[in-house]
Amino acid sequence: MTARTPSDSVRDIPEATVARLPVYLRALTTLVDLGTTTCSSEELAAAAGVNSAKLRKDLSYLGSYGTRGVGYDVDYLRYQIAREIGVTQDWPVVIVGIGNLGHALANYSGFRSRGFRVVALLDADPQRKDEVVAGVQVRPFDDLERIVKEHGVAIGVIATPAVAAQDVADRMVASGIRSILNFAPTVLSVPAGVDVRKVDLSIELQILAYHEQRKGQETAS
Amino acid sequence: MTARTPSDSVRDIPEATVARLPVYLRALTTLVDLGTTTCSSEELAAAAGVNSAKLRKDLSYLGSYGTRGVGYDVDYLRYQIAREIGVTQDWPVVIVGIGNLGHALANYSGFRSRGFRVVALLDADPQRKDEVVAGVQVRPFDDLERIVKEHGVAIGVIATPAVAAQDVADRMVASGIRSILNFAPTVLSVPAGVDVRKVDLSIELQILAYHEQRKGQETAS
DNA sequence: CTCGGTTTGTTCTCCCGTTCACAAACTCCT
DNA sequence: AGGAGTTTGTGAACGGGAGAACAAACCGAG
Repeated sequence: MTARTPSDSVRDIPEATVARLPVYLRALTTLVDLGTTTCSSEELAAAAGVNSAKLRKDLSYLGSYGTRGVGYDVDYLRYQIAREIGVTQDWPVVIVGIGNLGHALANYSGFRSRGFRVVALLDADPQRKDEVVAGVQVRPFDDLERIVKEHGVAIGVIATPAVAAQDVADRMVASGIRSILNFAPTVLSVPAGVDVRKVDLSIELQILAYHEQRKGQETAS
Repeated sequence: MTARTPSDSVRDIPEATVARLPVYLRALTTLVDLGTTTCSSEELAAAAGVNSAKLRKDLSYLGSYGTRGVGYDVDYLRYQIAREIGVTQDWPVVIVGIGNLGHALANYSGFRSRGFRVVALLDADPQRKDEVVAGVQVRPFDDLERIVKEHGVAIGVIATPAVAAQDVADRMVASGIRSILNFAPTVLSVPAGVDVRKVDLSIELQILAYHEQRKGQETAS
C-alpha cells in the first residue's frame, strides 16, 4: 500500500472499520429521516446489522462522540462520520463504458446524494456520442484526459467489457486518476499509489451457489 | 450461521477461501482460452492477483490437484474448482426489480456462462408486464411463488428500491428461496438458514473516497 | 448530595486468515 | 541410476479483527 511517513499522524482506522462506516452513515441517515434525535449503540447496531460492541469499537476510532448513559446524537454523529469518510466534500467522478451497467450507474441516485457528482460519461463507441444519460452527454473516450484535468477528477469508474478494462485503467492512471472502481471482471494492474476496488456481480452469486450446494448436501446426509 | 451436525463430514473450506475460488475459476478460464495447458501456482496467482502461498493453501483445501515440480493442469483444476463451487450444475435464478440495474443484471452474460439461468424477471409495476428483457418476459411480482415452485428456484436477486427490498425478501423466503443477493441499499433481516449477500455500489465509492481524502492530507503535510 | 440505573469506551482473550519457510515429490539431464 | 533444479503442500509464526466483559461516566430521582 501507500507508504506512511512518521509525521503522518492522521488517526489510523482499520480497514474493516472503514468498510463499515458507510453502513453506519446510511443507518444514521435513515434514523434522521425518521425524526430520531438520539440513539444507543444497541439501536444503531441493529439498524446497521452489526454487533453493538463492534459498532462502539469502530466509532471509538473516530473519537468520543457519544455520551455515557445517554447514547449518540444522531445528527452530530452522522456529520462526524461523513466528514471522516470525506463525503462532506464534492467528488467529481467519470464513468467509462455506457452499456447496461454504465446506464444503471449513471442513473443511480445513491451517488449524487453522497457527494459524488458524475461529471462525464465516456464510451469508445462513437455512435453513442449523441446520447444523453441522466442529464449528462456521452463523450468520446479520448476526452478523458481533458475532462480529468478540467474538473480535477480523482475517481474513475470502469463499466466496460473485460477486454477493454486494462486499457481504460492505464489511460485513467496516465490522466491523473488515483482511485478506480472496477466493475469489469478482470484483475487490473496499476502502479503503487493507485487504489482499485472491484465489484464482481457473478462472484457474489457463485459464493451463494457454493453455500446453497452445501445446504442441499446437509439435508441429504 | 447454519448449524453443523457432527455427521456433516463435508470438507470445511474457510469463508475467505470460498470468496476467492470464483476469482481462480475466472483466471483459469482465461488461461484455457489462451491455450495454456499447465501453469504454476506463481503464474496462476499473478493472473488472479493474489499471493502464491495463499493460492496454494486455498487449493489445498480442495485436495491435491497439482503435481510437484510441474504445476497444475489448467483444465483439470478448473473443473475441480467449478465442481466445488457448484457451477457445474444449473442454478435457476429470479430477478426482482427491473429498473436500470435489473436490466443490467438480466443482460449480464457472466451469469449464464457460469451456470446461472435467469428463469424470470419480476416487477411490481404492472406497466412493465409486456416488456421483454434479454429474451425473458417481465412478469408481475405476484407470480413469484408459482415460478419458484415450478422451476425449483433457490437463489433470488433483489434489484428494487430500498423501501421495497424487505417485503421482497420476505416473499422470497416464504416462497422457499434460501439464498438472496441484495443490491438494494438496506439491511435485510431474514430467518436463520437463509443466506444474504449484499452488493452496495455507493459504499465501494465511499471507501475509495476515504482513502483518496487521506492521500490528499498526506501530500499536504 | 447520594445512589441506582444506563450506556459508552476500552481492555483482554480468542479465532481466523495471511505469510514465511521448508520438506516432500516430481522432471529432466547426464 | 543419480543428482540438480522446480514446484507443490503444509507446519508454524504472526498480525488483525471479533466478541465478551467491565470500569468509567453520565442522568435522574429522592
